[in-house]
Amino acid sequence: MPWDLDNDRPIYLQLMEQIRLDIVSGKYHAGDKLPSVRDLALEAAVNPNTMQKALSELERSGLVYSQRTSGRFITEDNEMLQQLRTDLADEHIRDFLQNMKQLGFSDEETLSLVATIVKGGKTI
Amino acid sequence: MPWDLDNDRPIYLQLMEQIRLDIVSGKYHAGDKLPSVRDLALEAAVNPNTMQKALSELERSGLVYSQRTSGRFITEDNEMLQQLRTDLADEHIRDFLQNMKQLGFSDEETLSLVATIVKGGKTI
DNA sequence: TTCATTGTATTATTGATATAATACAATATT
DNA sequence: AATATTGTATTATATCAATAATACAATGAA
Repeated sequence: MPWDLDNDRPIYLQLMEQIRLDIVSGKYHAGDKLPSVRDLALEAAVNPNTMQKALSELERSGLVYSQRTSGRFITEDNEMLQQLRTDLADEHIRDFLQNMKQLGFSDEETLSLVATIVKGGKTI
Repeated sequence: MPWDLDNDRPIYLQLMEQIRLDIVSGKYHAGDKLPSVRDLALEAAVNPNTMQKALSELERSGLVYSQRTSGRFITEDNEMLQQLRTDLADEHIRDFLQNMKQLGFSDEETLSLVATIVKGGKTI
């Protein structure tokens, strides 16, 4: 299935995020070989050049590495993967709290709202 | 001061969000006159055309309206403003929960993490 | 009445993104 | 040995976003 992309941000950035998510959430494991650029591009329904850009950008963080002709691989540094997952979670939480604060909700109010939704699922 | 804009998304979208936030968070009130397109553009350090686009897009939601030569005004529908604030908060919460879920955190785990951070402020 | 301010419209130019179509060298695969 | 697959590079094209520089008509202010 084509990936879930929108038009509001550069596609290559969204591809980076999606792949990063697939890695830290366990779809791929440390040391795994990624599908080829062409296959990933087919799967995401984007141009191979765009996928290539996303992947080469991901290498700058050390999350993946490429071997010229055998393919591209996930880092074998398991601790790095765990750390990244934690960092992303932390970032989400802080961004969320800040967004709510901008709407005029204190951290305590926000916490209370989240509890309500988690326990009830209803709209606030 | 120039507004806080990044390069990852169209500026006019970020302007829309910022203005909408200024409205629902109480910087502007129902019926208030907005600064002129040119003044807002100066303040945000963007081109007047870009600000004009952001504002005209905002009109489609009914949040603001323009009077050809006297200026642009916030809606007088206070209930609409309150509803928007609530809707935005609800959206933030659900997006947040989904983001965390994609990282492998259940709603209950997420709630617990938020509680920890709100009460302690430390990194998880 | 005159002039400044308002939203709005127009034209042109620049830069980034995405796509398309190839091409190449190095390595696996057969 | 021959072929396919790999990441990577190049050139061209189209589109959108953003800026720049004006212009206009309607209204408010002086």
